[in-house]
Amino acid sequence: MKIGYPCINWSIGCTANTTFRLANYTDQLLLEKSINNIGCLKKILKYNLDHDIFLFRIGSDFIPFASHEICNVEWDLMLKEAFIDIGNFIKEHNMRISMHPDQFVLLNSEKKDVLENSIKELVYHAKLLDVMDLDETAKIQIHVGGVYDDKEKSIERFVKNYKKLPERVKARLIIENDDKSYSLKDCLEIHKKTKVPIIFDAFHHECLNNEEPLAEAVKLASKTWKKKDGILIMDYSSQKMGERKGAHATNIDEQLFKKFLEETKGLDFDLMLEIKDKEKSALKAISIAKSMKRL
DNA sequence: AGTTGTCAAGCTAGT
DNA sequence: ACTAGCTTGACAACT
Repeated sequence: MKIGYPCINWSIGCTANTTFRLANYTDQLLLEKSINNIGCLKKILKYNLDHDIFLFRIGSDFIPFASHEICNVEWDLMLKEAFIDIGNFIKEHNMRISMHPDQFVLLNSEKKDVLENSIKELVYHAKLLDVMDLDETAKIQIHVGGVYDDKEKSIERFVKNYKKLPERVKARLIIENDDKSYSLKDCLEIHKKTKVPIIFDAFHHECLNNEEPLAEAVKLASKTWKKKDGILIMDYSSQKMGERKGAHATNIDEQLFKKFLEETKGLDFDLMLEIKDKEKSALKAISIAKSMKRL
């Protein structure tokens, strides 16, 4: 099991998510920020290596405005050496990378331009992982999307649009059960029609489910992953006390996490901790997992 | 130097 | 028909 955290490391004093305003766009600025982000990512990965953290999510702003029509610069070619260097580091240490395009990426949108922009954004994500020469275990996770007052039709639209995606996107795309609209069961229905692997979000499953116990749900999701996809990735969080249902906790609840590890005993997966204090909780989780002989 | 409003993109629930 | 909230850091303009 690899344990990791998304996008930000608060300990090392740099971020791999620096960006700028669209109004200020220049190719020069894009390259400058990207180089900064690549440099910081390397620092984060080194930190991770030193702390037994082998899973990390790269933020979507890594190459700012990469999928926007204003961007004509060939960042993948111009920064190729740096990408290869990062990729080598990742491969050399057997790390795993994921990405998570945000709420605007909707493969089941009823609007043509939303779909087009979504595909462009997915192509950018795939290109980034490709240029680092990572294998197909490096994944891009999205939600199914909106319901648009008709879930069955919206699922059909997802399936239809999924089938038209470029192969290099399909090779990495995975879908996530969400906390409001599309449950694990819905995702499994989509999987049947597309073969897209399902990233299982344990916290979302608590918010929205069809009575499947945790271990059973994990097994169902695991079966959607082929050998070339690697083992199941799971997102983990817990409820932030006093906030709306679905709000992510600020730090990991050690008791709940122990319970989680017990309930998933014998199951194989990589674990992404979607918890606000990031690497701090990852370190705690790793220490707990070691004490329970899971690492 | 510190504070505050704003940022490419959408959907949903509530008024 | 319209707006706030999601979730949330980081930029950029303004004290």
